Amino acid sequence: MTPLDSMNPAQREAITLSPDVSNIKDILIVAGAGSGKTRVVVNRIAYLMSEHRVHPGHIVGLTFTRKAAKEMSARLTSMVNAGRHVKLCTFHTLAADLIRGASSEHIEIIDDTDQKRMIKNILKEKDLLSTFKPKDFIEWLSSQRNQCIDPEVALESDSEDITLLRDIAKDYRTTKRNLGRHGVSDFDDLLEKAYFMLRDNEGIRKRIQARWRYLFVDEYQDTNTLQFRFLELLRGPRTQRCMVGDEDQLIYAWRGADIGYIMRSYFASLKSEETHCVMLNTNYRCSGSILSLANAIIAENEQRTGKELDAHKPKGAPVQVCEFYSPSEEGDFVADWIEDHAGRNIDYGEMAILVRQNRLARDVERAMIKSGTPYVMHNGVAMFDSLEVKLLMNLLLLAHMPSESFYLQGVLSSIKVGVGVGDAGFLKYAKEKPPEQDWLSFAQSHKTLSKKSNFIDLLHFVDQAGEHLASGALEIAAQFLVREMDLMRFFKEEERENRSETVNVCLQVMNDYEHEASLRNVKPNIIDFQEQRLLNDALVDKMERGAVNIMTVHKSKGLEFKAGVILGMEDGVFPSGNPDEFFAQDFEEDRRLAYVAITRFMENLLVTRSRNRVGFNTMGGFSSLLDHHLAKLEEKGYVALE
DNA sequence: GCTGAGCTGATTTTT
DNA sequence: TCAGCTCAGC
Repeated sequence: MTPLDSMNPAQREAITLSPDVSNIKDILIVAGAGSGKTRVVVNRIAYLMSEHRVHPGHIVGLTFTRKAAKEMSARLTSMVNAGRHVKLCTFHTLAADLIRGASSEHIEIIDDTDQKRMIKNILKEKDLLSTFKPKDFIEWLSSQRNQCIDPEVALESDSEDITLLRDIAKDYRTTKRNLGRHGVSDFDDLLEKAYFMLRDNEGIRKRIQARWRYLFVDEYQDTNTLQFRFLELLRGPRTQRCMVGDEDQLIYAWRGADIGYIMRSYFASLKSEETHCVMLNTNYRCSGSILSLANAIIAENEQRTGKELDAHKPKGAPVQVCEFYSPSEEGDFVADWIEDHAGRNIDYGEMAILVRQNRLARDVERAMIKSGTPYVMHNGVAMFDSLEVKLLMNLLLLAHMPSESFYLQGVLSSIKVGVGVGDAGFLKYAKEKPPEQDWLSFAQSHKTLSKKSNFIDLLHFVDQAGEHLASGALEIAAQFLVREMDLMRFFKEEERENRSETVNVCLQVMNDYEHEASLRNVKPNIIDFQEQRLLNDALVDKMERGAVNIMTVHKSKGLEFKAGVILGMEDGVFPSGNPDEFFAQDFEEDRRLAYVAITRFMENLLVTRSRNRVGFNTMGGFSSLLDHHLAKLEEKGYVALE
């Protein structure tokens, strides 16, 4: 445990607050950027265990990302060995555990790609593809469900479009129920099902509530209605809840995060003794200049607690603000700036270039190549979303469920074996095939399909892979498909090397999984593997040492860098939207986003803007988020305009 | 069924 | 600017 006297008074208070729930029901830790939030949470958990003899099995900590859960767990375990037994996981993982605890069955989870494909099928079937894009429907549905609104219940105010969306939602639910061995769940289903289970089943609810005596919630400001209600049901009369968050760092309102929840807790703490609020106001990360800029911007927001962060570090170098005529000029300058700082003994890996949108990085990327500056783009597709791994997963899922058309469709959509995915081909056969019959025997006895030798071969390979799967040899089955089918031949020559590398990593992950499954006494199987990799297996993003990190502001949340650039600070880009309509726009979230971006940096920060940017309406000028602060900040030496 | 030319319409992303 | 899609032609 970190000694308490190395903490500031607020941190110490948060760590040592009374664990007696009759004293304090809720703890709200409002933790500003760089104020040592994780350190405080982890130390409080350790403190509860060591000073108050709280059993680790009575503590649960919920995060929004697998990475955060993993990090917290690692830090806790390095402090107290018994920390291993504290449950630190994502909302979704806990939800899945609760569901499994009640039914003991594997949960078949479909990922985003499969969800999108399923919805596309439904839209096509209903001839609505020209009316709604799959993405639009997915966003609508998810936002309804995250607000705990039943998407299928008609309202009087429904427009024609909404009525259609409700119909699609019904079909989607039916389709999920009919897929797989016992139906499949999407990510929202996990939370929703766990929530309904706790809400409607008093016995289960009481048991769960009695189990968790200390409930921690990380990034509380990101809570949506469904998560909020889920948290309410998780806590029993004897549970003390500790919520940690920062309203100024809420950047996911567009995804349903509701700032009202953290604000309500804050106001409750002003009125009642039951909720205790601790403010962590000292920023240990940023130079005084950097923090002054961040503070000036965020102070304009209405929806906040009104805290102001104090810089622990001295003023340091002023934030440089530069304007350019074109993105290519901007890119060149940024590359030079990075090289200049690399020359001042800052490692490339300790620097970052943050952008509002991925496509803004293009010109800077060109400039970096030109100057030979090493960089990593963090916009990449996660390994399990890559085409080659999706193909392999679909093949294995088909091998596991040989009669299932959905996964075969997934396979056919990425490789060509003489049967296309269109109405004239695959869809027609899928309708002819009896639902219970496996595809191999159906195709072999079908007069046209039986002549499509590539297709039949494919099904033979899948069939044989299925035998390996049945004996629990997941990696062998996958390896068999890769080698015997010569999977790589389906990809373009120039892509093969990369894709083959991804597949090898995937095989390694499967191998690790098999070991891990045997430790859990689970016979390795593809459904469980899918669950593990989607919910529990944090793929650590490769923060390469020795390369500048280029990423979006959203991706940068929670990270820190010694020096770097926020690029494209202009109206129409950051804040985004159409400058002509700014009069009606709410800038609170854009300010928070700027605040998050600026507070990532410790020592040196460059903010840039380009006048002409093709594809954007940049008529507005320099970002109105900071424009009017610049003169005053320059006067005080916090900012240097160049 | 597959391929390439031409059109369209654009944040941010985790589980 | 480009990815992702449609549609005509093989």
